Amino acid sequence: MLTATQLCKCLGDDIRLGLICLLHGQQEVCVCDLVAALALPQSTVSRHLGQLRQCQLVVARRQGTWMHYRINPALPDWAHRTLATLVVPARESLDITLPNSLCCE
Amino acid sequence: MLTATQLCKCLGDDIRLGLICLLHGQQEVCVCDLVAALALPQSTVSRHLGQLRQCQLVVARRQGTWMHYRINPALPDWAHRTLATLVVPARESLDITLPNSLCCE
DNA sequence: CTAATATATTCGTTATTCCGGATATATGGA
DNA sequence: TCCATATATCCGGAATAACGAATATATTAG
Repeated sequence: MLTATQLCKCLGDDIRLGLICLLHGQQEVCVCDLVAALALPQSTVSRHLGQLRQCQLVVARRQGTWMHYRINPALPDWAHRTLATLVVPARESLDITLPNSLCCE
Repeated sequence: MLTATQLCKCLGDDIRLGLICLLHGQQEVCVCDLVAALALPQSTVSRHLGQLRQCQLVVARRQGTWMHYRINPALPDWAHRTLATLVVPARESLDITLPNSLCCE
């Protein structure tokens, strides 16, 4: 079960928090769009997505060769509230926004 | 200025999150009570308090030889909300409560 | 089966964080 | 001034985390 410390540790990294910002408010985003939005090596993004998955912050759905990620809707309420609160200042300091055109829609 | 990543990094540690739990809802707590409550070496507690201070999550007031710590009341609103949200599950998983009798009152 | 594409994992290296005994500093009292 | 107490800082070693090129896996198309 997710603890508060685990949640914070997982969010205490610019890349992972950036990924959460990109996913929050969207239904689903595929990895290639996340890689493009962050302009980081694919292995780096995938590794961080793996950590977010391990903490259960996100869930993945495969569609063909693509993986679609979204915030885990089954998170406890306190975790949802924490994400919603943090995403606002995080978007600002990390300057993160998803491009309008996503590759897999 | 405090960023969301910094806040999370600072809270992503059992000892620091435990300290926040001990301080939250109290006006002030002195270091000796924090050391006693966590049953950890004084240097360890002091080091973590230093990090919380550096992030501006807490402020200290000296009274004689004692230092009294409290949550920084001047934190941005999103940070206050984050703390208030996290303290509830954190108290449970860390099993943290302040003893009724504090040394410096 | 082969090739191409999307994503995940491995692994050696580097960077960061944590620990706590020892020590330094600050304050108040005798 | 000297001692005792409370707290902070130092520092070397241990543990953890992050990086990203290379490689592995999975899926689809031909």
